[in-house]
Amino acid sequence: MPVHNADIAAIFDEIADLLEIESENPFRVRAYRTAAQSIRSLGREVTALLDQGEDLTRLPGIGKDLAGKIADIARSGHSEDLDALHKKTPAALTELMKLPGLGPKRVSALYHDLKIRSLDDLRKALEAGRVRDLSGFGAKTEVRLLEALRSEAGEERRFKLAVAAQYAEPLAAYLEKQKGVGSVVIAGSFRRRRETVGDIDILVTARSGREVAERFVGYDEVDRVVSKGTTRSTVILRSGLQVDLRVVSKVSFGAALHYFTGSKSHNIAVRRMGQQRGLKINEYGVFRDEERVAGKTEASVFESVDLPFIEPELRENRGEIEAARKGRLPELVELDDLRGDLHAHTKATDGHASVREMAEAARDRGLDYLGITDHSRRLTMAHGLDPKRLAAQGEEIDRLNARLEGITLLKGIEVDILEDGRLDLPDKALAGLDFVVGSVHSKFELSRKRQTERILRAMDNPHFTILGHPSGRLIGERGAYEVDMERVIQGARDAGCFLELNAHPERLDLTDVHCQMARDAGVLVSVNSDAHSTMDFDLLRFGIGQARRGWLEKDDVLNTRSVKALRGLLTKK
DNA sequence: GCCGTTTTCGGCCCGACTGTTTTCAGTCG
Repeated sequence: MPVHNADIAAIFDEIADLLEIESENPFRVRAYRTAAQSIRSLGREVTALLDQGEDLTRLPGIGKDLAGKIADIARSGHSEDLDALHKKTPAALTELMKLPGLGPKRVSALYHDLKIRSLDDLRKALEAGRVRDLSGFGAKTEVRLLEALRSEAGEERRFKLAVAAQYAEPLAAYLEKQKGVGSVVIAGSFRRRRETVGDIDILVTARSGREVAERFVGYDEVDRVVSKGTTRSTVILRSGLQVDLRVVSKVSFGAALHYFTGSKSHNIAVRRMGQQRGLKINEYGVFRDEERVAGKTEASVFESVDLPFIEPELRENRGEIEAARKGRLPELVELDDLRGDLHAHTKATDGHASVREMAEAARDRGLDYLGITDHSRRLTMAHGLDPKRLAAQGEEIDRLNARLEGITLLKGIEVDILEDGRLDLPDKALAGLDFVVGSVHSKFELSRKRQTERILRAMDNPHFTILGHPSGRLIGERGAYEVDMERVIQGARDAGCFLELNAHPERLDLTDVHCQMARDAGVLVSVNSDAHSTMDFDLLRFGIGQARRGWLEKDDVLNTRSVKALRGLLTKK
């Protein structure tokens, strides 16, 4: 059974939890967590690095000791250190740590004083009233824990970015209407455009923190107030989304925005740089002794540690600080750079609008061209196109191109990649098209080897141009199919193909890490809406967010090209 | 356990809020 990066990271995180419960050296605990994060965000499999004899200590946060442990886990699939910890400390205690209000100290007290070793033990002890008498616990904690157990709050719930936007953006607008409120910014992972967010951080500048907090907790979608203070407050909305409000003064705005945008590990790295320069960086500013030396703008915070401005999407401590120091930050692609969209459906299959309506909607959003890509015949559910209907659609596109102003329609198809790597339509039917998006819509469960070969074979078809939603995942619903993305990207380069970054909020596929890999390999990425209605072109902004997280510049994105340049690239194959 | 503009030992980010407390520990972000 192959060991993936996520498996190694999970083992390190569990070790960190257990060491923390046993009150081990907190810096040692941190080392495990840092290493876990480092491995998780790696673009390549650790096992592949090891096979090639790479030195793992070159990875950030991995020293000689952990490199050895990683090698052991990669070889055997398990960790002797973790096994040893389990002998002393039950594994289920890490579950307790996930409950709100329970950290390592309290879990340790529950275990050592009350012999609680599982969620079930905890429930029984709470109901028997034994927990409240423990030092550090009380009646309120007891109630809170019982509630958490009932609502299964132990499970982490994350919201897709587009869903979070639906709740957060109106709330921000509501806060802006308050008198005395200056800026309102949604910070946190939302601002970094992560594909899902755990909670929302709203940053506000205002004269009176008390008044803003009052208005905040009075918002009519608030279900529960978790905490309320003059600078910080937290509520849970009826949707279950947690929102944190932070109020700061104008002079602190930049420092606070930087701090509350995160990520946490990016912030720590920047603070350490401050420390090395004799500066203290917190959410109120940058200070030398008692004197404020920066913090009104984010740029001033970066400047204080001799860095240029780093875009929020890059702030994951995945090399952006190093790149900034060397003046090698990418100039990230922007929504306005997109000249066209190469994935859209119509009424002919499972879309909701005609070709003409889709064309006009794309034009109204400022696009110069739109590729029509309905499904192919295998998708009978979607009434997929056979060669005859595809040809008829081509004629319709020719007629519209002759009449429509300000937009060029391109003839395409989203053709199914069959189990053996053949395409769902004959070459003859594909030959008359401007481009071909090929996608996997079936047989997700193939082995990694067969799935990879299936896709590689499909890309070898002379008409194949873009690999649609390359990993096949649906965020929060269905994981990616097993596939060797490194080989797929190499294959795309060798075959002269492109990869799609599907902008649909449920897909956002390519992932950020894979975008970076494509960029490094010189494979262009097409940021496509996969629109099924005229409204769906709005989704492109989420695709661009993901592209920016993947370090993509304008030139790395296929559909920033003009129609003419695009045609040149499409026919090169 | 990692790391080096404080380089191979001695550091390791920083502050707010809550609850259980009489001055603070624990948790959280």
